[in-house]
Amino acid sequence: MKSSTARASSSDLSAQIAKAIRDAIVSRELDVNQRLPSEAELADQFQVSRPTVREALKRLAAQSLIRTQRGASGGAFVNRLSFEEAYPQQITTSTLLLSMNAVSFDVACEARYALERACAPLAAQRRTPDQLATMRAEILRQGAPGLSDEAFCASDVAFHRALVDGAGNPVLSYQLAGAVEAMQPLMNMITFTARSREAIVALHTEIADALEARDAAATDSALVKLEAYTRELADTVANARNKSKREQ
Amino acid sequence: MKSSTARASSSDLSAQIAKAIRDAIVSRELDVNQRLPSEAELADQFQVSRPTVREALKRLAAQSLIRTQRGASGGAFVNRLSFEEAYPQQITTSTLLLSMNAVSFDVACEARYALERACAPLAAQRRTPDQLATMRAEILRQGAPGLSDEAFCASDVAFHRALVDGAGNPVLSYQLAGAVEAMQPLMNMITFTARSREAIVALHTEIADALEARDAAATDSALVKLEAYTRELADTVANARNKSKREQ
DNA sequence: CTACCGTGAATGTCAGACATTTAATTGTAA
DNA sequence: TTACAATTAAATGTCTGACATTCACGGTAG
Repeated sequence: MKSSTARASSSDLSAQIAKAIRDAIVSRELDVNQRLPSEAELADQFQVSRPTVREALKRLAAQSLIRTQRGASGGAFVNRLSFEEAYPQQITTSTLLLSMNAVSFDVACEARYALERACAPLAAQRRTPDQLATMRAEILRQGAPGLSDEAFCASDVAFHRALVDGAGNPVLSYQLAGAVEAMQPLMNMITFTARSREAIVALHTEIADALEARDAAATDSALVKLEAYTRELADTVANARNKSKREQ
Repeated sequence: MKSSTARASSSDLSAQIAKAIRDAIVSRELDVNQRLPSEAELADQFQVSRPTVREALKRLAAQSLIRTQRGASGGAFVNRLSFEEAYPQQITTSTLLLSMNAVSFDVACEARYALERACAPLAAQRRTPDQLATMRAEILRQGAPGLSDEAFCASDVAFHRALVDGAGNPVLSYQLAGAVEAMQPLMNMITFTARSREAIVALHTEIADALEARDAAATDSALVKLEAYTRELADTVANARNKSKREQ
């Protein structure tokens, strides 16, 4: 963690300091749980004031790279980034990416189901009874009358996350969390009629059955059908919207 | 973007303020490119001092949710989060997750190839001549003598990213960037002999050929072989290490 | 009409101070 | 000697006020 030399570049000292420390963390110069120098010491080292150092530390804290403790023997510590911590960030980022970049429903849907199908064979091998139970419970909820569209979508997400978790690979679960959850706002634009809900529940049941039977091929084919049906539903909504637009 | 009411909870005002603004951005209360109130105004609204507001803003800037401009008519603006900006963050986070959580080579490898195989059928349909050319160029580089292991790995990553990009789905490219790039440090632990490089180049060629022929099945089977071979290599390394450990 | 120069508003930075939290130390009594 | 309570010190959290820097805007001179 060099310091005090070679500044220059453009302005924004706090960004430069954050980068220096971040590089030190990523390159393992600083180990997990190691304590950084105190804010005052860092200010000395980097030849800046404490507020500037603090801004840099907050940047790192926002990325969960460090955590801070107050009090004696407190300070900033290199954080062990856990999957649990990374999930919400991944989901927030993915959701914003989709909503801010005019990603079409089709593109997002394609990505999501391509990834889910990648999990299917592994899930067919490894799904636990717990995960199956979660899926069955969500299916049950989805069939309940009087469920709002939002609640239906939320249950849908929970179902699919159970499927992904069934692959028993935390790396996959992490990557997929973003793809699956980020779809929810897009799905919320669809109005689910009683008939379409029934069709989705049937396909979900097909998936759960296939996983219970450890049948990878059947799981895959059910996912393909579900993807086709989802896109069909979205198309219907889009067409209806275009039509009403033309009639204006 | 409510303020000044209902604080309490635990300490760390800057985190609370960051959360409030983040929520406003995520929920679309604040539009893209919309200007936030000035730091002084925010300090008034939230009843805190300007440094505290600044720390909150730096947190958001670290997540690329806002950008700031100096000078007259400057300020903090809601940022349009682009895929280009999100890539490096995703890669950094994924890399740290793998290196800090003792994710085994097998688990990471499984995830990576499962995801890549999800891209294969789409890439077989859509790969552009450009992407094919990139893959061929990287294959050529990988065959060059005197290439360091690191450079070989870097080229491997470039090859696989071209494959993923071939699917023509930015959402997939984004999600996979993390999985593919994060593997590089793990791959770097392997020493690639001339023979193993030859085998990998052959499989890469098989993949490129299959994509050129738009043959999804052949692409998939080549990827399966490549995964098997990669894991075999890693196993050899691991066994050699265990052996030398026992002999100590 | 154009080029130049204030002016003001905003962020970036600094210095110093005080508040709060918390572990470690010290002091005291059983 | 041990257990417990009070003190201390170090660190982060926060505030105030000031100054530096940047940059759009408008007015003025040529």
